Amino acid sequence: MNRTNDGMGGAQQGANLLALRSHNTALVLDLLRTAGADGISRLELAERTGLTPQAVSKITARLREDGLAADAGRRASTGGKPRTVLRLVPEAGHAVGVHLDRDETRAVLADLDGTVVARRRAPLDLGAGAEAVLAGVAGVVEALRGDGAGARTPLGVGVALPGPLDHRRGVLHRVTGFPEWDGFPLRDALAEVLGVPVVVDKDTNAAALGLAVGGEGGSFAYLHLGTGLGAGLVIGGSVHRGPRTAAGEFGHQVVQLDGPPCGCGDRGCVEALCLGAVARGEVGEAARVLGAGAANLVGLLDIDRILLGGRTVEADSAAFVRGVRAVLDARAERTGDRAVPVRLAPGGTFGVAEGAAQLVLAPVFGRGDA
Amino acid sequence: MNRTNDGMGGAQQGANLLALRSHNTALVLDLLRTAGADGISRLELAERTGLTPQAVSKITARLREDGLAADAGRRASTGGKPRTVLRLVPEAGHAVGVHLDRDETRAVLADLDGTVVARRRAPLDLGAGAEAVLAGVAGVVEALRGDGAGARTPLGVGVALPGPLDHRRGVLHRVTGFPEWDGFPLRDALAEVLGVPVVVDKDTNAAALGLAVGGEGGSFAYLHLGTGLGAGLVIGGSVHRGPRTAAGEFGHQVVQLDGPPCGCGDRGCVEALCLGAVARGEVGEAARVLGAGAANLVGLLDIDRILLGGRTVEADSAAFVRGVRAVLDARAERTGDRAVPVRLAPGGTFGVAEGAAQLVLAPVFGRGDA
DNA sequence: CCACTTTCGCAACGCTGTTGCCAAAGTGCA
DNA sequence: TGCACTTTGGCAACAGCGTTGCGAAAGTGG
Repeated sequence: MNRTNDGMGGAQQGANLLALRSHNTALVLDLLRTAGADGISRLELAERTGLTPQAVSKITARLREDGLAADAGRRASTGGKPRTVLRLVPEAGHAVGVHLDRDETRAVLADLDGTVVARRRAPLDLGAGAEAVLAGVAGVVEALRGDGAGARTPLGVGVALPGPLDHRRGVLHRVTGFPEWDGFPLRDALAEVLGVPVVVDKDTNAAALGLAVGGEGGSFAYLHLGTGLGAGLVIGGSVHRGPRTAAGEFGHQVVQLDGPPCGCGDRGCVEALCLGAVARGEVGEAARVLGAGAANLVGLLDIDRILLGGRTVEADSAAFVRGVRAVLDARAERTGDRAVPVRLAPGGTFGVAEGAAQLVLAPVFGRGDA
Repeated sequence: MNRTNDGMGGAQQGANLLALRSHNTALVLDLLRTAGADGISRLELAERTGLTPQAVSKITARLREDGLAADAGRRASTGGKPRTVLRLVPEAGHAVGVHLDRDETRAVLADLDGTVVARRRAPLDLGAGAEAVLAGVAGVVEALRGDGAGARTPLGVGVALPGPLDHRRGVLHRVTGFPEWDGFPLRDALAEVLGVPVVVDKDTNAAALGLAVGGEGGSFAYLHLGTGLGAGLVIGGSVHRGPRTAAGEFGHQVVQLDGPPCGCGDRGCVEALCLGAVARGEVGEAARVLGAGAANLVGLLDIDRILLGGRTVEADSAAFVRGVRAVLDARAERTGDRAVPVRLAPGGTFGVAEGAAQLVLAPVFGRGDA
């Protein structure tokens, strides 16, 4: 059962039978999604969830009635009746993911299992005022709904954008260079225009969620090095946002006391050191600094994996992966533990937009705190 | 409902009616515990949990039958029948908390609401071999059982000790200076000797759990500066241990790239810098370094509070609190957010032992992952 | 062809929280 | 003092959850 572990200091919620059903249904749906086109049998679902086979049968019967699950052939017999394999019906629901980047809007229409059905991109000018931006986003969303084979209304729209914001209330806090957006209730304003539920989150969190749902299990940190440096933290399968959606401020971790000044006003931040090294052409040094920050993170949170992404990393990904890995390997040698793996995060241009779609889809599968 | 958020990469667990009942019962017990001697009414319990009043009535009726809850008078009427106030019966259960420190064993017997009923201390020599140490601990536990008014068997024994270990399996990994303890299955060995369940954890985690249960809500970090530097992280009310119980390695966060060497083999660790400054008599500088580490932590995890403890801090607590607070205040001024409060953690000599007792008690109230 | 294994749905069941109702226990006004 | 009203909280009936017992379905293997 689920306790929102994302910083709420408030009272824990009691659970009734409806909550019980939702929980178990979401669990089964998540396993169906993970199994993909191969499908999964009822008995396997029972084993994985700890529920009795009969309970699984009832839950899957409901899912089949609702059109969310369907038969997908049968396995080879092991001496008795062969298991019937079930699979998720991806077309049963769609979500739109929107990535508001500095100067461009990128958006995808994804089906239930996260497969991208359609993409759109459009120029973005945050200085044009709220109305124009909202209209632009609405236009892209409408266009995607037209692209989608099924003309059904999407379950919702997820919006990812840089900068601090309030995930819970859906309110922006500060958008660099555009103070007029401070305190703008993006979620509610957009929901009004679009007529469907809207979820907003930081771009790094959306990216991390996309990775988590896309198969990265356990706990990991997604370090994004582009024009800035940020992180999305996934702990035990859920994105850790903190009560103010302020977690993941990785770029301004100080790793060099009294070091060179950073744009944030502090000195010796990872971001300043890292980007400074890149500017000087010292990618190895940049990777070493990034690795030091990553090692701090690993020591503090005991996470399983480090994933690197962002345009600056992708420009010389081998060097970055190698450099960060070297620091973590050295750390592992000192502590005697197994080294924490470092990998390049899959993603591409629409990675954040896909993650944004998961802001809507993930709750269906019992992930996230919506 | 509760998802173990503590790093398990494995499958989420399905929930049945028994789990539902346990969850809601634990929720109610936790509210009763928090209310203390003042008690809390059924309707208030219903509001706080989101359960219907009737459900709360059924749950509390069971608790009263089991002797865990009892009437505690009634509130003033607001124009109708006055609310009956319920309270936890602390004597309904006890737990032993044991703190294995470098050279001393400190142990407490605590009742259900965490009140210490009896204390014991005994010399400890980890070099004397497993059998002698186990016998020593068993002796202390037996003595405490004698001290307790009720001669009933305690619910369990919580053991806190420094150094890396496996909380889930209860196996020690490395005990500094005593390699013979590597891989020792302390939990099972002690459980066999004592005949009651045993839980083991790092000392910093036990301390943090004690604080969390003792009323520190939300998310916070407990920074312990003694002969070393470690941290206990509480996120959303639960201790974050990580899948390998390796989280909270705060002392070896690097805040000074290529800085002075640390005993761990790395350079520029908070611990080395901090303790070095203390050794030079520069408490202000030590606090500044500690504050930098704390600020990193706040930025990364978006926690609500920093609590300081440990012998070195207590030796000049005002200076440490002031120094750390200054760094965090400066950070808040830069980001424009509210400053993260810094306080001295309550605790004292038996603080960790009390937290260790909570390793056993907390699961009763739906906290922790046992 | 038949015994055996394995899957999986139907039906009855126990237990959960929920709803409808009413007794209990106060306040406050006439 | 009495009566109307408010509020609490238990009893009983209920809907819905996962569980259990059992049997039909659908294979394998001799």
